[in-house]
Amino acid sequence: MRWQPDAVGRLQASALELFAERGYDATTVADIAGRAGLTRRTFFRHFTDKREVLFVGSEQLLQAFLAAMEAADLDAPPLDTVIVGVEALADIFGPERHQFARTRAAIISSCPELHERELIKLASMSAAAAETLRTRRVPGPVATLAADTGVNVFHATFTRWIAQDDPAAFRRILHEVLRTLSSLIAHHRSDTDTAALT
Amino acid sequence: MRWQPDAVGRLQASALELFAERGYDATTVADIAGRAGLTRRTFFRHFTDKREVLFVGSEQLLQAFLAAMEAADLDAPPLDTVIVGVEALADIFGPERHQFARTRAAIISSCPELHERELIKLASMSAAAAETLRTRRVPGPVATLAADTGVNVFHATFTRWIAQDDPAAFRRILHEVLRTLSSLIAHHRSDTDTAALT
DNA sequence: GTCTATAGTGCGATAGAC
DNA sequence: GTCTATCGCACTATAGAC
Repeated sequence: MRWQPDAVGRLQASALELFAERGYDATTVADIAGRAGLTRRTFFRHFTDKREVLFVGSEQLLQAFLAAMEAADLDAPPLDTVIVGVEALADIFGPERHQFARTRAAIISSCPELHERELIKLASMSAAAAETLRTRRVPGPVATLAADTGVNVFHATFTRWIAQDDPAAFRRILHEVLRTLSSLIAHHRSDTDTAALT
Repeated sequence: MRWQPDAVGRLQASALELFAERGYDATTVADIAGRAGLTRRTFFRHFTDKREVLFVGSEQLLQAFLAAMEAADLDAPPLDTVIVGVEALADIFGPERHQFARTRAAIISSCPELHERELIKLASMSAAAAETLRTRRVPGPVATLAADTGVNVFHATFTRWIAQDDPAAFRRILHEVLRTLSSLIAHHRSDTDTAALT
């Protein structure tokens, strides 16, 4: 019974099932470990806390995102560099992940504690992207704004992706979001600004 | 000794001083209450927890933001409506608030616990803005994107405002940020998109 | 593991404003 | 007297020191 492979994966799967069945709060770490054929102690050897079992994937996500940004054309405008990173995530959020992502999102939105953790992950994604841009000699404030904008685009894309039914639509939705953003800015009349400047 | 006016204000001032002097973790609620001439118990009558003493202002901020959005031209494009809300915050972040905002920001960035709380406040600001836009018949996904973008602009503006030395520069910086954002989007070449579409 | 310090809560008592 | 902000005490929970 011991030393079955992929303890982390089994714990994640068990946690997702139990959270979906009974809710996050009503599930104990012992329940999760039990279903995975492991002990409470082993759970905490792999995850720092109960929440973290839902967020391990975001580490590899961040790596893929940053790697793609690093590989982007050095002459690319800042926002393009970030979007190249988001594009790379389309490979991670493929059709096979759609159902998983939906279930996970439903759990997260049901619990403020988890929602907070997600905000933190998005913020660190943005901070890392800004840092990468700064390495490319993009001025700090511009880097921050471009990074935040890119992460917004990612978040909007992800949200729409799980809200609709085509599991393969991530990349298409990403471009829809980019078009929406462009038109939002394009329709923004700067006479709102100039009026306020006088 | 009892019944001195403005208990909340005194508690906020004491907290800010002590956090700046000794750090957030090294300050106990009893210390704060003591300096304000009150007791620990009274502190918790006014604030749900220790962090909240640094965030009460954000409630009135949210109200001013939403009120300005409500008052905006009904025909205005979505992003303009949100920016009208941000413009209104220039009145709150006037010169007299500059030093306070700087001190507060330094404290918040020194403690992850506080940083989280700030992320949550920004997220609820975005959610409220999106809700207001939806009331104006802006489609949900567009509303979310416009709201997030506006809150980003606010955050970038605020960050630059406290990083520089002119206490009256909030509105000017806001327009700088808007120009930066426009140019970021303008320089974004959509052949990145079309290439990925093929 | 124990021990300590602190966050945070419930409830009843008290001091002052009216 | 009423009303309410403040207070005092006893409690639980938890994080860290040892």
